[in-house]
Amino acid sequence: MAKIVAERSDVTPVLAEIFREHGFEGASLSVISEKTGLGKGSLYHFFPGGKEEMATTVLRDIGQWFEEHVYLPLREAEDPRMAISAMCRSVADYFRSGRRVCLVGAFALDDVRDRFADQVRDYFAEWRAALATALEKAGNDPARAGELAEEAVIAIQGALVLGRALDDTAVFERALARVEGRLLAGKD
Amino acid sequence: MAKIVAERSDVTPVLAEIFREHGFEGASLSVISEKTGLGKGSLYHFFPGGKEEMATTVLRDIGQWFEEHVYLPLREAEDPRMAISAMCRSVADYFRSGRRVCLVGAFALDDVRDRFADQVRDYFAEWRAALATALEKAGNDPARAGELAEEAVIAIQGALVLGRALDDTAVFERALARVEGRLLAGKD
DNA sequence: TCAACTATGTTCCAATCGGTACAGCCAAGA
DNA sequence: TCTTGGCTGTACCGATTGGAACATAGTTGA
Repeated sequence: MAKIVAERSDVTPVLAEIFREHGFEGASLSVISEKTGLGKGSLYHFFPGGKEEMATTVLRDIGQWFEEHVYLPLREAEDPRMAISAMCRSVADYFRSGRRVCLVGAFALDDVRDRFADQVRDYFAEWRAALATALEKAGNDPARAGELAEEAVIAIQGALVLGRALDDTAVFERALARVEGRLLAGKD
Repeated sequence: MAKIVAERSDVTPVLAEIFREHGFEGASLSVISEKTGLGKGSLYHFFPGGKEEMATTVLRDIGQWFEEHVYLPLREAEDPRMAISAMCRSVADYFRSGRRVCLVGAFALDDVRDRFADQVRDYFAEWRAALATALEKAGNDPARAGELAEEAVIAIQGALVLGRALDDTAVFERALARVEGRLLAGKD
C-alpha cells in the first residue's frame, strides 16, 4: 500500500475528535481504527503506549494550540483589550459556537481525570493565568483580574455543557458575548 | 440468603455515585455489582433493561430530587429572594462544594447524551425556567430574568468543571457566592 | 404446612475489549 | 538492482464486557 500520510501529526486531530465524541472509555480501538483509517498495527506503530499515549498526545496538541493561539497572545499583547476580544473570537471558532465539546473539560468530569491530571490542570491554570495577566494590563487590580479571568473560563465551560444539553448553539454565543462584555467593562 | 435491602430505591443512589465517578461507559457491570453488593442476577432482576435502565432510573431520581428541592420551591416561593438563596445552599450541599460532579452535565458532554437526550435537556431546561420564574417575581423583567437564570446555571456547571480540573473546591464556592450575589442584585 | 412467588448467587455465554506478533508491503538509498 | 527500514494488514491473545439462564433460598399467602 502506498505511503499516504503516515505521520502522527496527521492522526492526532482525528483522535481528538474521536475522544471528544466518545470520551476516553467510549473510544474503542475499533472506532479509532475505523475513523482514522489505520489498522491496529499502524496505530500501535505510532502510539506504542496504546490509548493512553493517544490521549496524552491529543492533550499535548490541544495545549500547544491554546498556548500559541490564546495564552501567548493574551500574555504578550500590546493592546490587552484587543487581545481579549481576539481570544473570544478564537474560542468561538475553536468550539464551533458550542457544537464542539471541550475535551479537557470532559476529561475533567470523568474519572480519567486522575490519569491525565497534570495536563488537565495545566490547561485551565494557564488559561486563567494568561487571561488574568491581560486583564491586569488592561487596568484591573490583580485580585479583580484573577476573579474576572476565573469567571470567564467558568462561563465558557458551563456554556459548553448547557449548550450541548439543550442542543442550542445560541446558548454558547450569548454566553461568550456576555463574557467579552464583562471582561472589557472590568466592573461587576 | 437473608433479605437485606432489596429495593430499587436503595440501589439507585449508589448507582448514581458510580455513574458520577466512572461515567456511563466506564461503569462496568462488575464495578456496579461490587459497589452495590448485588450480584448480576439481582441487578437484572431490578433493572431488566440493563445499564441503560439503570441510567434512566438514576436520571429520573435526580430529576425528582431537583424538582422537589430546587425547582418547585423556586416556582412557588412566596419570597423569591429567599428561595434563590435557598437554591444556592441546596446546590452547594448537593454538589458537596464541587467535590461531587453533576452527572447530568457529564452526560451532556458525552455521546451518551444522545441516548438520554430528553432527560438531560429537561433537567437543565426546567432549572433555567424555574429560576427565571423566581427572578421575575423578584422584580426582573422577563428577558433579564431569563438571562440571569441561564448565566447562573452556566456558572454552576462551569465551576464544577473548573473546580475538578484544578482540584480546588474554593473555585466552586467562589463561583456560587458570585452567582448568589448577582441573582439577588439583579443588575449587570 | 405447603405450594407460589420473589430475591439472590452462580455460572455461562458470545462479543468485544486493549494489546501483541509477525509477515509482508512499499519507497527510498546504496 | 538489492537492501533496508518504516508502515500496514491480519491473525491472534487473554481478559473483560454486557447480558441471560438457572437452581436455590427466603418469604408469603392459602
